[in-house]
Amino acid sequence: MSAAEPKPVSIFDVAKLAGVSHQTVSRVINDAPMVADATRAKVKAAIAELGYRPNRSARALAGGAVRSVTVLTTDTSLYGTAETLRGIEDAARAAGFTILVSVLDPDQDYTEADVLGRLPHDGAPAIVIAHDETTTGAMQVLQRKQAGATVATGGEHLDIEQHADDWLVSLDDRTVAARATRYLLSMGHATVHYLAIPSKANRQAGWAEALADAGIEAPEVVHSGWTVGSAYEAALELVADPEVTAILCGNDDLAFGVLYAAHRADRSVPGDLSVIGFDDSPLAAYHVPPLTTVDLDFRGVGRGAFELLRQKLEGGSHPRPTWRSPELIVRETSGPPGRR
Amino acid sequence: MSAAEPKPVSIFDVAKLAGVSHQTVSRVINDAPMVADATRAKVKAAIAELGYRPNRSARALAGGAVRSVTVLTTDTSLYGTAETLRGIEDAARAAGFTILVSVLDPDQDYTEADVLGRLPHDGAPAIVIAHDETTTGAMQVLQRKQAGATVATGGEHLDIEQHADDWLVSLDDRTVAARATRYLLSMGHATVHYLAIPSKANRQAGWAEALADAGIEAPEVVHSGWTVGSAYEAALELVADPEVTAILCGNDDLAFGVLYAAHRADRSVPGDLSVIGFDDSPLAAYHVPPLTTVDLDFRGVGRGAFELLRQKLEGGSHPRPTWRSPELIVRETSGPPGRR
DNA sequence: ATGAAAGCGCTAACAT
DNA sequence: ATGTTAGCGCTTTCAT
Repeated sequence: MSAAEPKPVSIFDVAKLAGVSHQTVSRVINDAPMVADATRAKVKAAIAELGYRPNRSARALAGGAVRSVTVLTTDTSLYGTAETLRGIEDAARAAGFTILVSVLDPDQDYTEADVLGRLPHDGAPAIVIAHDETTTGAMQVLQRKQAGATVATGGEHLDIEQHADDWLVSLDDRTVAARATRYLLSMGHATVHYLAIPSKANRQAGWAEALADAGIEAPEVVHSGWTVGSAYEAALELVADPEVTAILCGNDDLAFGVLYAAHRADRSVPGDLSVIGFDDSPLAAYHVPPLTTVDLDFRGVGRGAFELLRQKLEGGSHPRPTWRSPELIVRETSGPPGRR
Repeated sequence: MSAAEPKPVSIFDVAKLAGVSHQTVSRVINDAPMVADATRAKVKAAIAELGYRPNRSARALAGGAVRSVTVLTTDTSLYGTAETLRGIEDAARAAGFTILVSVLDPDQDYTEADVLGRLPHDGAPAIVIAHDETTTGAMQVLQRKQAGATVATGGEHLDIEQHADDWLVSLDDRTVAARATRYLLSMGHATVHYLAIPSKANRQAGWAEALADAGIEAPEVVHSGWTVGSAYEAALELVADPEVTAILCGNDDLAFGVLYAAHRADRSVPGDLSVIGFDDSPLAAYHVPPLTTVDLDFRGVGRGAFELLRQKLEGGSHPRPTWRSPELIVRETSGPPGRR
């Protein structure tokens, strides 16, 4: 079917050509000190001539620095997950790390062994993007079994302990959810409804908290799936009710579904209905009308997670990673009620 | 900082506990024949008791079946790429394969060695999601160096040879682009403009072809970046021109940008302006108004790419993978011109 | 059906 | 500054 692939060149081939021992070659490719400049040059020339590239498996097996990170997640196509992954990738690429992605099935139960089996070997560095129960479970397993090589982002469904700083990178979406709710209340809305994505309990908690603070009984939460379509379906009843004047949505996609439902129900936005999302996804600013939403720096979180992991692995203090705090961005889908 | 991680259990530990040689353990974990049922059971019990999991690096090094695929791409957050990746993941997960993702920088030039260096070892199985020049280049390198272990999806900028079937999985977006253009022409539009994404030459070629067939001189192509924002900017001039009544866009995101630009310019859709996208992204059906677009089965292509690779690797004929052909989905952003 | 020996390509520890 | 010797954990031979 295809040309025979020649036997790959090994460290010994390079050594022979350069007239040194294989160990010296190893030193050169690992930038070890204690190599004479002339020797180094000879070896490098041989490497170039032969097109030698080290075998990662052999390296890992021999106990060399791994330079790879396994990312555990359930869905690489959700906006938040995809952006976080991007952030991890960016940072990992810059640091010369390889990324392994292991996708878990959200509908499946995983034993401890299943989770550990996703790593290339015991104790391999891992980042969990924890946005649901499955990934949160995986995070807990790894945290328990190999805390020194594990970092997570997100971390819902979790009573976060005081000292999770050294392994959990997350956004304070709870506080900003409360802020968004208060903003709507301050515009004069009698109450705010919440359309929930599966998981992301923090946002819901922030919303509930703000209502409680205002002495308002929280309306029943409406549950949606992750897709725009499911949000549309879920919102049909809500938008048909003229008493409903403000809806906080678990993310932008849901908000788009609500907006479409409102359009179909002939309710004007924001005149009849205010809608707020989460994510500030690329489309939000260019929607008609532009969506009021919350900027969530998932990419920064991804970068931060990688940097944190690297610090645990290599010790030493690289600059402490930073990222933007969540921020409410008021655009044109929110305003005072009853301007029909 | 964390509990000491105990030394991982190896095949020898299992062997000792089960009272057999390590080789027999190897046979059991590889489902080799020639193992007595009783022995097999003993070994399996020992594995369970010890929580043994094979070390992938050791396996790979010893020449065992690799069961991993490296995916090369430039941007995991673009819709088409993300969906293709998802398709690959789905199929790989079902087959028990591990996914390595290697992200290339679209702004960088890669030598042959750079590309090969992205693989864990020489000859490692790879899938290239080729949507731009960088990835197309990588595809060509791997195709040349290790055709037997390489498959690609997409493949723009490429004079596709006759017999690429056994390594290239792609969608015929060129034909459907022509079809979309003809559809607009048939509605009475004098011409159709094209807003191009970077790359995806096929779509542009289909558009040009349809215009040429109709004896219409193609208007100048307008170029956009990948983001909605860049499309908005790029479309400003186009939507300001009342002579422009139909715009075919390189993908849905660009179409959304154009729609927003049209809205700001007070041009009604589809009354004043028809807009068509590509992708049928999740939002398309729920946009206001719902977007006319082309269904592109990227996820199916991803699955197909993986299956094709597996066939090359393992021989034997698994069922030939299939996926949906591109299809024009007429919704509400397109119609006859001049209905203002 | 099972075991023993050899070696995959590399790095670590110990030479010199 | 460089070379030599052992493995890392596993899968191939090739025995038995």
